[in-house]
Amino acid sequence: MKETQELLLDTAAELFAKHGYAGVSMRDIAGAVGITQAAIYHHFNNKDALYVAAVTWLFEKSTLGVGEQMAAITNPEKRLELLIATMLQAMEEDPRFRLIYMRELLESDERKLAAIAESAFAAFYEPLNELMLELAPNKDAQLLIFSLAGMLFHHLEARKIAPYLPHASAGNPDTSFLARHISDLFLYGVKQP
Amino acid sequence: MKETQELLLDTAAELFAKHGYAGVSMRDIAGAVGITQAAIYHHFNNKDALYVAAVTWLFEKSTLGVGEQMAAITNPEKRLELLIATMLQAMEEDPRFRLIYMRELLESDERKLAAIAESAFAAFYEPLNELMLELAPNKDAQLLIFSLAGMLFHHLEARKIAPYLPHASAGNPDTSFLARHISDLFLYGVKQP
DNA sequence: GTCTATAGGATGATAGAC
DNA sequence: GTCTATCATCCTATAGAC
Repeated sequence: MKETQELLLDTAAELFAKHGYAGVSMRDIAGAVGITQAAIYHHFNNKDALYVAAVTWLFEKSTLGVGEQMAAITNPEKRLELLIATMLQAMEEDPRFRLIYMRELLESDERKLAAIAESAFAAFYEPLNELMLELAPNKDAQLLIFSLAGMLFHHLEARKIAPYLPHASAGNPDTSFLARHISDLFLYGVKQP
Repeated sequence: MKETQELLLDTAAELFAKHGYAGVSMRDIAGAVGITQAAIYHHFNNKDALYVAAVTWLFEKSTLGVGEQMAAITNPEKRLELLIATMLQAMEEDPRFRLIYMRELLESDERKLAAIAESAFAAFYEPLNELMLELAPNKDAQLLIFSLAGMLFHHLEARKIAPYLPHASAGNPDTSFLARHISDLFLYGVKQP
Protein backbone atom coordinates (compact mmCIF):
# COMPACT_ATOMS: atom_id res chain seq x y z
CA MET A 1 0.00 0.00 0.00
CA LYS A 2 1.36 3.38 -1.08
CA GLU A 3 1.75 6.19 1.36
CA THR A 4 -1.12 8.66 1.34
CA GLN A 5 1.03 11.44 -0.06
CA GLU A 6 2.04 9.48 -3.16
CA LEU A 7 -1.46 8.12 -3.54
CA LEU A 8 -2.71 11.69 -3.56
CA LEU A 9 -0.22 12.67 -6.28
CA ASP A 10 -1.15 9.65 -8.38
CA THR A 11 -4.89 10.20 -8.00
CA ALA A 12 -4.69 13.95 -8.52
CA ALA A 13 -2.66 13.44 -11.72
CA GLU A 14 -5.30 11.00 -12.95
CA LEU A 15 -8.22 13.32 -12.31
CA PHE A 16 -6.53 16.55 -13.46
CA ALA A 17 -5.49 14.80 -16.68
CA LYS A 18 -9.06 13.71 -17.33
CA HIS A 19 -11.02 16.77 -16.30
CA GLY A 20 -8.61 19.68 -16.06
CA TYR A 21 -7.80 21.89 -13.10
CA ALA A 22 -11.16 23.60 -12.82
CA GLY A 23 -13.04 20.38 -13.48
CA VAL A 24 -11.77 18.58 -10.39
CA SER A 25 -12.67 19.42 -6.80
CA MET A 26 -10.73 18.63 -3.67
CA ARG A 27 -13.66 16.42 -2.66
CA ASP A 28 -13.32 14.44 -5.90
CA ILE A 29 -9.67 13.71 -5.19
CA ALA A 30 -10.21 12.93 -1.54
CA GLY A 31 -13.10 10.62 -2.37
CA ALA A 32 -11.02 8.70 -4.91
CA VAL A 33 -8.22 8.28 -2.39
CA GLY A 34 -10.56 7.34 0.43
CA ILE A 35 -10.06 10.18 2.85
CA THR A 36 -12.03 13.32 3.53
CA GLN A 37 -11.43 16.58 1.77
CA ALA A 38 -10.01 18.32 4.82
CA ALA A 39 -7.26 15.70 5.21
CA ILE A 40 -5.63 16.77 1.93
CA TYR A 41 -4.63 20.03 3.57
CA HIS A 42 -2.38 18.14 5.91
CA HIS A 43 -0.24 17.14 2.88
CA PHE A 44 -0.58 20.17 0.58
CA ASN A 45 -1.20 23.82 1.32
CA ASN A 46 -3.92 24.34 -1.28
CA LYS A 47 -5.33 23.11 -4.57
CA ASP A 48 -2.73 24.93 -6.65
CA ALA A 49 0.17 23.37 -4.74
CA LEU A 50 -1.35 19.91 -5.15
CA TYR A 51 -1.72 20.45 -8.88
CA VAL A 52 1.86 21.57 -9.44
CA ALA A 53 3.19 18.75 -7.29
CA ALA A 54 1.12 16.16 -9.15
CA VAL A 55 2.19 17.38 -12.61
CA THR A 56 5.86 17.57 -11.69
CA TRP A 57 5.74 14.10 -10.15
CA LEU A 58 4.05 12.63 -13.24
CA PHE A 59 6.41 14.24 -15.75
CA GLU A 60 9.51 13.11 -13.95
CA LYS A 61 8.12 9.58 -13.76
CA SER A 62 7.05 9.53 -17.44
CA THR A 63 10.09 10.84 -19.31
CA LEU A 64 12.46 8.61 -17.40
CA GLY A 65 14.48 6.18 -19.48
CA VAL A 66 13.32 6.93 -23.02
CA GLY A 67 16.55 8.75 -23.83
CA GLU A 68 18.74 5.96 -22.50
CA GLN A 69 16.99 3.34 -24.58
CA MET A 70 17.63 5.33 -27.74
CA ALA A 71 21.31 5.97 -27.09
CA ALA A 72 22.12 2.31 -27.69
CA ILE A 73 21.23 2.36 -31.41
CA THR A 74 23.55 3.98 -33.96
CA ASN A 75 21.47 3.77 -37.15
CA PRO A 76 19.28 6.91 -37.16
CA GLU A 77 16.34 5.38 -39.06
CA LYS A 78 16.18 2.49 -36.63
CA ARG A 79 16.48 4.90 -33.74
CA LEU A 80 13.56 6.90 -35.09
CA GLU A 81 11.41 3.82 -35.40
CA LEU A 82 12.19 2.73 -31.87
CA LEU A 83 11.39 6.18 -30.55
CA ILE A 84 8.03 6.33 -32.33
CA ALA A 85 7.00 2.84 -31.25
CA THR A 86 8.15 3.34 -27.67
CA MET A 87 6.42 6.67 -27.20
CA LEU A 88 3.15 5.51 -28.74
CA GLN A 89 3.09 2.45 -26.54
CA ALA A 90 3.97 4.36 -23.39
CA MET A 91 1.31 6.98 -24.06
CA GLU A 92 -1.27 4.31 -24.76
CA GLU A 93 -0.53 2.52 -21.50
CA ASP A 94 -0.66 5.73 -19.49
CA PRO A 95 -2.41 8.63 -21.25
CA ARG A 96 -1.92 11.05 -18.36
CA PHE A 97 1.38 12.42 -19.62
CA ARG A 98 -0.10 13.26 -23.02
CA LEU A 99 -3.29 14.71 -21.56
CA ILE A 100 -1.54 16.99 -19.11
CA TYR A 101 1.08 18.06 -21.66
CA MET A 102 -1.72 19.07 -24.02
CA ARG A 103 -3.58 20.87 -21.28
CA GLU A 104 -0.45 22.73 -20.27
CA LEU A 105 -0.03 24.00 -23.84
CA LEU A 106 -3.62 25.19 -23.82
CA GLU A 107 -3.94 26.94 -20.54
CA SER A 108 -0.80 27.09 -18.47
CA ASP A 109 0.67 30.42 -17.61
CA GLU A 110 4.15 31.06 -18.96
CA ARG A 111 5.88 30.61 -15.63
CA LYS A 112 4.59 27.11 -14.96
CA LEU A 113 5.28 26.10 -18.56
CA ALA A 114 8.85 27.36 -18.44
CA ALA A 115 9.50 25.43 -15.26
CA ILE A 116 8.13 22.21 -16.73
CA ALA A 117 9.95 22.63 -20.05
CA GLU A 118 13.30 23.22 -18.45
CA SER A 119 13.09 20.68 -15.67
CA ALA A 120 11.28 17.78 -17.30
CA PHE A 121 11.78 18.20 -21.04
CA ALA A 122 15.26 19.44 -21.72
CA ALA A 123 16.98 16.14 -20.97
CA PHE A 124 14.48 14.31 -23.12
CA TYR A 125 14.66 16.82 -25.97
CA GLU A 126 18.41 16.69 -26.47
CA PRO A 127 18.73 13.19 -28.01
CA LEU A 128 15.77 14.00 -30.23
CA ASN A 129 17.57 17.03 -31.56
CA GLU A 130 20.65 14.96 -32.35
CA LEU A 131 18.56 12.36 -34.10
CA MET A 132 17.03 14.98 -36.40
CA LEU A 133 20.44 16.44 -37.23
CA GLU A 134 21.59 12.98 -38.27
CA LEU A 135 18.47 12.21 -40.26
CA ALA A 136 18.30 15.51 -42.15
CA PRO A 137 21.27 17.85 -41.57
CA ASN A 138 19.89 20.38 -44.03
CA LYS A 139 16.51 20.79 -42.33
CA ASP A 140 15.38 22.65 -39.21
CA ALA A 141 15.60 20.16 -36.32
CA GLN A 142 13.05 21.88 -34.09
CA LEU A 143 10.47 22.01 -36.88
CA LEU A 144 10.98 18.30 -37.48
CA ILE A 145 10.58 17.51 -33.81
CA PHE A 146 7.33 19.47 -33.59
CA SER A 147 6.05 17.78 -36.74
CA LEU A 148 6.79 14.36 -35.34
CA ALA A 149 5.41 15.16 -31.90
CA GLY A 150 2.25 16.58 -33.45
CA MET A 151 1.62 13.34 -35.30
CA LEU A 152 2.35 11.15 -32.28
CA PHE A 153 0.04 13.08 -30.00
CA HIS A 154 -2.74 13.68 -32.47
CA HIS A 155 -3.13 10.10 -33.62
CA LEU A 156 -3.87 9.11 -30.04
CA GLU A 157 -6.09 12.10 -29.38
CA ALA A 158 -8.04 11.59 -32.57
CA ARG A 159 -9.16 8.13 -31.54
CA LYS A 160 -11.87 9.86 -29.63
CA ILE A 161 -13.39 11.71 -32.56
CA ALA A 162 -12.62 9.18 -35.32
CA PRO A 163 -15.77 7.07 -34.86
CA TYR A 164 -17.99 10.11 -35.47
CA LEU A 165 -16.32 11.19 -38.72
CA PRO A 166 -17.30 10.02 -42.22
CA HIS A 167 -15.53 6.95 -43.64
CA ALA A 168 -14.76 5.71 -40.14
CA SER A 169 -13.43 2.20 -39.93
CA ALA A 170 -14.47 -0.09 -37.11
CA GLY A 171 -12.22 0.07 -34.08
CA ASN A 172 -9.02 1.99 -33.50
CA PRO A 173 -5.68 1.15 -35.12
CA ASP A 174 -3.20 -0.38 -32.70
CA THR A 175 0.03 1.39 -31.86
CA SER A 176 2.32 -0.80 -33.98
CA PHE A 177 0.19 -0.01 -37.02
CA LEU A 178 0.29 3.69 -36.17
CA ALA A 179 4.05 3.49 -35.65
CA ARG A 180 4.53 1.99 -39.12
CA HIS A 181 2.40 4.72 -40.72
CA ILE A 182 4.15 7.57 -38.90
CA SER A 183 7.65 6.22 -39.56
CA ASP A 184 6.96 5.81 -43.28
CA LEU A 185 5.34 9.21 -43.64
CA PHE A 186 8.03 11.00 -41.70
CA LEU A 187 10.87 9.39 -43.64
CA TYR A 188 9.46 9.32 -47.16
CA GLY A 189 6.21 11.33 -47.36
CA VAL A 190 3.02 10.43 -49.19
CA LYS A 191 4.66 10.28 -52.63
CA GLN A 192 6.72 7.22 -51.82
CA PRO A 193 5.20 3.74 -51.39
CA MET B 1 -24.02 46.53 -32.83
CA LYS B 2 -24.57 42.78 -32.89
CA GLU B 3 -27.70 41.26 -31.49
CA THR B 4 -27.33 39.98 -27.95
CA GLN B 5 -27.71 36.37 -29.03
CA GLU B 6 -24.77 36.49 -31.43
CA LEU B 7 -22.74 38.55 -28.99
CA LEU B 8 -23.33 35.82 -26.43
CA LEU B 9 -22.15 33.13 -28.85
CA ASP B 10 -19.05 35.13 -29.77
CA THR B 11 -18.16 35.94 -26.16
CA ALA B 12 -18.88 32.44 -24.91
CA ALA B 13 -16.68 30.95 -27.64
CA GLU B 14 -13.88 33.30 -26.65
CA LEU B 15 -14.04 32.44 -22.95
CA PHE B 16 -14.61 28.72 -23.36
CA ALA B 17 -11.63 28.56 -25.75
CA LYS B 18 -9.41 30.30 -23.23
CA HIS B 19 -10.50 28.68 -19.98
CA GLY B 20 -12.48 25.56 -20.82
CA TYR B 21 -16.05 24.62 -19.95
CA ALA B 22 -15.58 24.25 -16.21
CA GLY B 23 -13.34 27.30 -16.06
CA VAL B 24 -16.02 29.73 -17.21
CA SER B 25 -19.14 30.67 -15.26
CA MET B 26 -22.38 32.10 -16.59
CA ARG B 27 -21.52 35.25 -14.66
CA ASP B 28 -18.20 35.55 -16.52
CA ILE B 29 -19.96 35.42 -19.87
CA ALA B 30 -22.78 37.75 -18.84
CA GLY B 31 -20.31 40.23 -17.42
CA ALA B 32 -18.24 40.28 -20.61
CA VAL B 33 -21.36 40.85 -22.68
CA GLY B 34 -22.74 43.47 -20.33
CA ILE B 35 -25.92 41.83 -19.06
CA THR B 36 -26.73 39.92 -15.89
CA GLN B 37 -26.32 36.21 -15.56
CA ALA B 38 -30.05 35.52 -15.42
CA ALA B 39 -30.61 37.19 -18.80
CA ILE B 40 -28.63 34.49 -20.59
CA TYR B 41 -31.40 32.03 -19.79
CA HIS B 42 -33.75 33.99 -22.02
CA HIS B 43 -31.53 33.00 -24.98
CA PHE B 44 -30.28 29.56 -23.95
CA ASN B 45 -31.80 26.86 -21.77
CA ASN B 46 -28.68 26.15 -19.72
CA LYS B 47 -24.90 26.31 -19.70
CA ASP B 48 -24.55 23.14 -21.70
CA ALA B 49 -26.82 24.42 -24.48
CA LEU B 50 -24.90 27.69 -24.62
CA TYR B 51 -21.62 25.82 -24.90
CA VAL B 52 -22.77 23.55 -27.71
CA ALA B 53 -24.35 26.48 -29.56
CA ALA B 54 -21.20 28.59 -29.22
CA VAL B 55 -18.91 25.80 -30.40
CA THR B 56 -21.17 24.90 -33.32
CA TRP B 57 -21.47 28.55 -34.31
CA LEU B 58 -17.68 29.02 -34.17
CA PHE B 59 -16.91 25.85 -36.11
CA GLU B 60 -19.39 26.67 -38.86
CA LYS B 61 -17.98 30.17 -39.11
CA SER B 62 -14.39 28.91 -39.13
CA THR B 63 -14.62 26.08 -41.62
CA LEU B 64 -16.80 28.08 -44.00
CA GLY B 65 -15.26 28.53 -47.41
CA VAL B 66 -12.17 26.42 -46.96
CA GLY B 67 -13.83 23.59 -48.84
CA GLU B 68 -15.07 25.86 -51.62
CA GLN B 69 -11.68 27.45 -52.09
CA MET B 70 -10.11 24.05 -52.45
CA ALA B 71 -12.67 22.74 -54.92
CA ALA B 72 -11.47 25.21 -57.54
CA ILE B 73 -8.02 23.63 -57.88
CA THR B 74 -7.61 20.33 -59.71
CA ASN B 75 -3.92 19.59 -59.03
CA PRO B 76 -3.84 17.73 -55.70
CA GLU B 77 -0.37 18.93 -54.62
CA LYS B 78 -1.37 22.55 -55.20
CA ARG B 79 -4.62 21.92 -53.37
CA LEU B 80 -2.71 20.52 -50.40
CA GLU B 81 -0.42 23.53 -50.26
CA LEU B 82 -3.34 25.92 -50.39
CA LEU B 83 -5.10 24.01 -47.62
CA ILE B 84 -2.07 24.04 -45.34
CA ALA B 85 -1.34 27.72 -45.89
CA THR B 86 -4.99 28.72 -45.50
CA MET B 87 -5.57 26.77 -42.32
CA LEU B 88 -2.38 27.96 -40.66
CA GLN B 89 -3.21 31.56 -41.44
CA ALA B 90 -6.82 31.24 -40.31
CA MET B 91 -5.82 29.57 -37.04
CA GLU B 92 -3.20 32.23 -36.40
CA GLU B 93 -5.72 35.03 -36.92
CA ASP B 94 -8.35 33.39 -34.71
CA PRO B 95 -6.99 30.71 -32.34
CA ARG B 96 -10.42 29.89 -30.90
CA PHE B 97 -11.15 27.12 -33.39
CA ARG B 98 -7.90 25.34 -32.62
CA LEU B 99 -8.22 25.80 -28.88
CA ILE B 100 -11.75 24.46 -28.67
CA TYR B 101 -11.00 21.57 -31.01
CA MET B 102 -8.07 20.57 -28.80
CA ARG B 103 -10.12 20.94 -25.67
CA GLU B 104 -12.87 18.78 -27.10
CA LEU B 105 -10.39 15.99 -27.71
CA LEU B 106 -9.15 16.25 -24.14
CA GLU B 107 -12.43 16.51 -22.31
CA SER B 108 -14.11 13.20 -21.82
CA ASP B 109 -17.72 14.07 -22.63
CA GLU B 110 -18.58 11.72 -25.51
CA ARG B 111 -22.04 13.15 -26.06
CA LYS B 112 -20.88 16.71 -26.69
CA LEU B 113 -18.07 15.47 -28.93
CA ALA B 114 -20.41 13.38 -31.06
CA ALA B 115 -22.78 16.31 -31.55
CA ILE B 116 -19.98 18.62 -32.63
CA ALA B 117 -18.26 16.12 -34.88
CA GLU B 118 -21.40 15.27 -36.78
CA SER B 119 -22.91 18.73 -37.06
CA ALA B 120 -19.91 20.93 -37.63
CA PHE B 121 -17.06 18.75 -38.78
CA ALA B 122 -18.38 16.27 -41.31
CA ALA B 123 -18.83 18.80 -44.13
CA PHE B 124 -15.28 20.01 -43.73
CA TYR B 125 -13.81 16.54 -43.52
CA GLU B 126 -15.21 15.28 -46.82
CA PRO B 127 -13.04 17.29 -49.27
CA LEU B 128 -10.00 16.44 -47.15
CA ASN B 129 -10.74 12.78 -47.55
CA GLU B 130 -10.98 13.14 -51.33
CA LEU B 131 -7.70 15.04 -51.46
CA MET B 132 -5.88 12.24 -49.62
CA LEU B 133 -7.35 9.60 -51.94
CA GLU B 134 -6.00 11.55 -54.91
CA LEU B 135 -2.58 12.14 -53.36
CA ALA B 136 -2.01 8.58 -52.19
CA PRO B 137 -4.65 6.06 -53.27
CA ASN B 138 -2.69 3.21 -51.68
CA LYS B 139 -2.56 4.75 -48.18
CA ASP B 140 -5.10 5.12 -45.40
CA ALA B 141 -6.82 8.48 -45.92
CA GLN B 142 -7.89 8.94 -42.31
CA LEU B 143 -4.40 8.26 -41.01
CA LEU B 144 -3.01 10.83 -43.43
CA ILE B 145 -5.59 13.40 -42.35
CA PHE B 146 -4.75 12.90 -38.69
CA SER B 147 -1.03 13.13 -39.44
CA LEU B 148 -1.47 16.39 -41.29
CA ALA B 149 -3.85 17.83 -38.71
CA GLY B 150 -1.48 16.89 -35.92
CA MET B 151 1.34 18.82 -37.55
CA LEU B 152 -0.82 21.86 -38.29
CA PHE B 153 -2.15 22.10 -34.77
CA HIS B 154 1.02 21.26 -32.92
CA HIS B 155 3.25 23.75 -34.71
CA LEU B 156 0.97 26.52 -33.50
CA GLU B 157 0.58 25.08 -30.01
CA ALA B 158 4.30 24.54 -29.63
CA ARG B 159 5.05 28.22 -30.09
CA LYS B 160 4.27 28.53 -26.42
CA ILE B 161 6.88 26.05 -25.25
CA ALA B 162 9.51 26.50 -27.99
CA PRO B 163 11.40 29.40 -26.35
CA TYR B 164 12.08 27.29 -23.25
CA LEU B 165 13.57 24.30 -25.09
CA PRO B 166 17.26 23.84 -25.95
CA HIS B 167 18.48 25.15 -29.33
CA ALA B 168 15.59 27.60 -29.48
CA SER B 169 15.84 30.19 -32.22
CA ALA B 170 14.78 33.76 -31.58
CA GLY B 171 11.13 34.44 -32.33
CA ASN B 172 8.48 32.20 -33.83
CA PRO B 173 8.45 31.11 -37.47
CA ASP B 174 5.73 32.79 -39.52
CA THR B 175 2.93 30.76 -41.05
CA SER B 176 4.22 30.81 -44.63
CA PHE B 177 7.53 29.34 -43.43
CA LEU B 178 5.64 26.69 -41.45
CA ALA B 179 3.45 25.96 -44.46
CA ARG B 180 6.50 25.33 -46.63
CA HIS B 181 8.00 22.98 -44.06
CA ILE B 182 4.80 21.00 -43.55
CA SER B 183 4.03 20.70 -47.26
CA ASP B 184 7.52 19.42 -48.03
CA LEU B 185 7.58 16.98 -45.17
CA PHE B 186 4.12 15.64 -45.88
CA LEU B 187 4.79 15.12 -49.58
CA TYR B 188 8.39 13.89 -49.56
CA GLY B 189 9.50 13.13 -45.98
CA VAL B 190 12.85 13.95 -44.40
CA LYS B 191 14.89 11.88 -46.87
CA GLN B 192 14.14 14.15 -49.82
CA PRO B 193 15.57 17.70 -50.18
C1' DG C 1 -35.24 41.23 -23.05
C1' DT C 2 -33.42 42.42 -19.03
C1' DC C 3 -33.72 43.09 -14.27
C1' DT C 4 -33.71 41.77 -8.89
C1' DA C 5 -34.10 38.22 -5.68
C1' DT C 6 -33.47 33.82 -4.23
C1' DA C 7 -33.42 28.80 -3.98
C1' DG C 8 -30.46 24.83 -3.45
C1' DG C 9 -26.25 22.95 -3.80
C1' DA C 10 -21.02 22.67 -4.54
C1' DT C 11 -16.55 24.63 -3.57
C1' DG C 12 -11.94 25.92 -1.22
C1' DA C 13 -10.32 26.42 3.08
C1' DT C 14 -10.06 26.53 8.41
C1' DA C 15 -10.67 25.11 13.48
C1' DG C 16 -10.36 21.87 16.67
C1' DA C 17 -11.24 17.01 18.54
C1' DC C 18 -9.09 12.44 18.60
C1' DG D 1 -3.03 11.88 9.99
C1' DT D 2 -7.63 11.85 9.71
C1' DC D 3 -11.97 13.12 11.28
C1' DT D 4 -16.46 16.27 11.92
C1' DA D 5 -18.28 20.70 11.66
C1' DT D 6 -18.52 24.93 9.75
C1' DC D 7 -17.83 29.34 7.02
C1' DA D 8 -17.94 32.33 3.28
C1' DT D 9 -18.25 32.26 -1.37
C1' DC D 10 -19.31 30.70 -5.63
C1' DC D 11 -22.25 28.14 -8.87
C1' DT D 12 -26.51 26.96 -12.06
C1' DA D 13 -31.03 27.76 -12.56
C1' DT D 14 -35.81 29.65 -11.59
C1' DA D 15 -39.65 33.11 -10.39
C1' DG D 16 -41.65 37.12 -11.19
C1' DA D 17 -41.57 42.39 -11.84
C1' DC D 18 -40.93 45.90 -15.42
